Amino acid sequence: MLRFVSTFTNRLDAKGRVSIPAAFRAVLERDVYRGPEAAEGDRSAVSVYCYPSLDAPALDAGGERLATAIDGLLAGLPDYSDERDELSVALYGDVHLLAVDADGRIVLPEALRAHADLEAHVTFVGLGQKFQIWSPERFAARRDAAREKVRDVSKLLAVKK
Amino acid sequence: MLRFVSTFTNRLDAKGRVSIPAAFRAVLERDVYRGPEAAEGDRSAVSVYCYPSLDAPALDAGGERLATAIDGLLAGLPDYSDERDELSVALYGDVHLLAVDADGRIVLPEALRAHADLEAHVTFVGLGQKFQIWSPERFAARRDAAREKVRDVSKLLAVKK
DNA sequence: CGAATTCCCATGCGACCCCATAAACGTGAG
DNA sequence: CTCACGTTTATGGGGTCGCATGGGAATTCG
Repeated sequence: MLRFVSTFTNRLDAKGRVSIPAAFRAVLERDVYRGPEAAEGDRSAVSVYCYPSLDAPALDAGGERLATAIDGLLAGLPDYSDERDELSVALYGDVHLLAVDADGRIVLPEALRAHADLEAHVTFVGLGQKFQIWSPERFAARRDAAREKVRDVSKLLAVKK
Repeated sequence: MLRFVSTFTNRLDAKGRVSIPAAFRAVLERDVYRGPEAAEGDRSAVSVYCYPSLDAPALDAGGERLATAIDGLLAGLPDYSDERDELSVALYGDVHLLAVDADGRIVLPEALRAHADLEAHVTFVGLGQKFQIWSPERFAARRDAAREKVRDVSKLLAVKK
């Protein structure tokens, strides 16, 4: 399994914890930075990079690959330039490194919960390389809009045939 | 863990001490010069390179990698050139090597506190290879500007696709 | 000898670890 | 096909440990 797919809705408990869907966890376990001395089946080190989505009331999340992608965005800019520092603030400064506990759960910090407007339930949405975390209500609206758009595109394609 | 990410705000006490966020400390402990005889879990030697940011009212800080990167910048300039001498002074002249004490704290010298306008609270901002130290108020403004800029840049990248 | 610095310890709170339960799922035997 | 059983997952709660922070004692420097 190397892609995050499908959607799941889990409960966010009083402590701010939420279970990561098992299917996503399996992907994450293959996408973790491991130090030189880390053992094979060592899952104590599994962690998730998570930050507010730039263009939606949701959170983006993923493993090392996602973090490396951010590195790539900045790699084009000269070292220690003012511009690079400024972009780094937004790209790295808002990122939280969330540890996955022995039961497969993470704790969502207040800052992240606020951005995505999360309350008792949260929806995990697989997007291939990464996944998003939504409030179920907001995600329903977004999904309907997306389907509509797909329908329009399909019509266009059909006409072209 | 090899990147500084996220932001934390800690208290600066009357003695000028401040706790380094545990997450950053973990990164620093993997990024310290160790003599040949240094033991594995030896954290007595952990220290931080810290100097005034060239273009902002903040401090830049990091471990050995940061120091090495500065060396790299200078290596590009011809030996004994005026440019190199000037830049050396600017980059090295204000660098402080701060020792991390047994409780994970550093002492910020007066010169550094003055440059970043630090008072009772200080904000640590992860920038990947290094981190910055800000006055919380000044940082809030910087962060907002940075987010806006990232949004612009994202649009550019999206269009290019 | 005074002042600043460094080391050491105390403490409150929050984060993390472990266990316990219950539901969902899958498997295989009857 | 159905039922029984083992496994995995989601979720709740409690206890413990680490972190951030404050203060005091020891030490060094001018």
